[in-house]
Amino acid sequence: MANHHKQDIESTMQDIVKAMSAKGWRITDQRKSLATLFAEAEGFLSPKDVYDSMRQQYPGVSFDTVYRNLRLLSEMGVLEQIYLNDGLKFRARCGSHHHHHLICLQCEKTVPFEFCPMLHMAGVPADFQVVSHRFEIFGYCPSCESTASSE
Amino acid sequence: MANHHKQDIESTMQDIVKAMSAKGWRITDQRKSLATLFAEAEGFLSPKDVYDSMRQQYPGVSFDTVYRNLRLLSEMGVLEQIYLNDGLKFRARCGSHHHHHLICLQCEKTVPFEFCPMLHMAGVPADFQVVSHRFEIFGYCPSCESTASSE
DNA sequence: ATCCATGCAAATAGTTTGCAAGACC
DNA sequence: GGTCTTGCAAACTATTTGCATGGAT
Repeated sequence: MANHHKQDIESTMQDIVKAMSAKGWRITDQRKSLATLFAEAEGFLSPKDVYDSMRQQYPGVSFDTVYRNLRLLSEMGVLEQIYLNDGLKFRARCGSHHHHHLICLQCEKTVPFEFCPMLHMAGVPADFQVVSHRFEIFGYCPSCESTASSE
Repeated sequence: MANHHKQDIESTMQDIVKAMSAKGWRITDQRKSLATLFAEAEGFLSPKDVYDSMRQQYPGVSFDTVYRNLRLLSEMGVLEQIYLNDGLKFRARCGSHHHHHLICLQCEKTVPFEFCPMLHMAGVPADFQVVSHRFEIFGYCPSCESTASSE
């Protein structure tokens, strides 16, 4: 869920920190910085994006620390991973209710929507045991449409 | 589309070979072998799967040849790529009509179905320019269900 | 003070590229 | 025979691991 308001960002950031703390992890400056980064992000971030952002505040940060924390946060369920066409990306998991996303091919920002195909489906073989599903719509968001048409 | 019958496999294999030939590519033994492999496959194959299969017939085959041909076939549209949880996979593109797939989490075989959520959707913001979509259902196929329940 | 997290370096996995020798048309 | 494809080696990218030091509780 996109958080455009300061208090939402702050509370998402706190949620992530709390989740880490509850698991017994130590709250280091880098981890606080990671939490803020994902709370503020409107789209997906690659490991390199995360590394570059963190380096602005912590010039000495190393790539392996970034990877370690991304993996830990993913395993905890705080972040979700997805492979977009240009590689592995992460974003803060939407905590609220089940929904899907529009994903902008240009800026990779996401827009949630409520329609879930599983509620309207017909034709799934009865003997297939469904575990999960994935539904995403790709295209261009209003801000990127003009740029996209000139390609 | 799954090809379980010998004549389907043969014709899919011929289609792939024809597509390569039409593009002016030379039909080498390795490429014929690749075509057969994907025509026979019921699920997704990783580059390593492909390499291992090809090595049985062509012990000297190299990894880079596998990658080169997988990339060329993907760019041609003969194969489609997908990132499953355990990495990059390939399969022969279903040539017929638009549909989606059930994907078995155990054996990665796929089952097509006709329902497309885009035909039933409501709630997409009008200012989002839709380009493509992705809808997959994950679970266990009949043959894998028993194994899965014991995990 | 204890133990976890970090940074560094090196290792590993996955994928791509340059080039000479061989295969296809 | 000319050119495309292959295999080998090496380069490159992305990611992971071992270990000593520094930091959080």
